[in-house]
Amino acid sequence: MVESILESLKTAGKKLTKPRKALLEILESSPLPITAAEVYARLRKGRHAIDLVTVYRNLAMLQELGLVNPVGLHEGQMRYEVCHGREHHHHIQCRGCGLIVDLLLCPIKKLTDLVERQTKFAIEGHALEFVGWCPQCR
Amino acid sequence: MVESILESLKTAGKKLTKPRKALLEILESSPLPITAAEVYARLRKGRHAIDLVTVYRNLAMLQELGLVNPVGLHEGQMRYEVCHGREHHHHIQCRGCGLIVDLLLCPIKKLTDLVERQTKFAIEGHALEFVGWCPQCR
DNA sequence: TCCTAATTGCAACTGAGCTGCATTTAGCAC
DNA sequence: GTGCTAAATGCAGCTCAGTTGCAATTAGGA
Ligand SMILES: [Mn+2]
Ligand SMILES: [Mn+2]
Ligand SMILES: [Zn+2]
Ligand SMILES: [Zn+2]
Repeated sequence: MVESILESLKTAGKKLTKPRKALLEILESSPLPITAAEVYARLRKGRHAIDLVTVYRNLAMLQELGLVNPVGLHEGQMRYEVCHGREHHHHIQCRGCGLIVDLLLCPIKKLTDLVERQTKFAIEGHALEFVGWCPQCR
Repeated sequence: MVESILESLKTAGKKLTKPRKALLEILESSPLPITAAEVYARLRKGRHAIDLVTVYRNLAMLQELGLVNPVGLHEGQMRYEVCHGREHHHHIQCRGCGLIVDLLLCPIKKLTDLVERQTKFAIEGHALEFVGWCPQCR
């Protein structure tokens, strides 16, 4: 369990309950963004069964604290990945098999200033996802 | 009613029914992406009431034919905008008031080759949206 | 150990979007 | 124009992700 996450939780007055701890461990051990249902399923298998609604509530809370990153791949459910120790990055998903791959790049950072000047918005974030066909499915 | 849309429909063996025509007119007159529910609401007001399920089915079909573009702003429902006569572009939405603005740019085109080389995927498309705070809300 | 705010689980709910099916309609052939 | 048929529609009921209300439980500081 990463120290910085524990600290953020404490600062925000959040308790480290057993369900929450189990959920965080699942999230941290997942290299790719996973859905609430997947978190739930893994917890059941691992004898740490917690309610699905608790999964949802915790994911929402962690997102609020900026500890997990929501990834909306427009293909079913929302997915989440922990932020800590991972560079800001984006994803590509295969239309055939659903395979998700991390893209270790972000072409948007440099663009933010331009968009802010153009729109007068204060930009808070962006979402960028690619879809395509993986080597097996193409 | 744009000619090229009618042509595409005909080619695909689709009929130009009254509900479909009314829906297309709403879509074409909307400068920004709108939701199925919004399309439905405007149709009701305009004395062209059609069923909401017909709206969904038509939007799905038009998307399949590549005539409308789905825009997932992760803030509620899916939105749609007609493609014809509009350059490929992206959007920014305000977290405060929900205002959506067209961004007449796409920084991704140049990147596609790089991502394809990196991942061996055949890239079919991408989604890019910004969130932030508009001048009124910031 | 005690206390209280935070958290949980359960059950019931919401809301977007989809499916099955009987009825209607566009558009083509005659 | 009439008749025909595949496409499309409306209705009702469904699915599935995610949320809400609430009583019972628990973490963790005093
Ligand atoms: Mn990732
Ligand atoms: Mn647009
Ligand atoms: Zn980025
Ligand atoms: Zn683009």
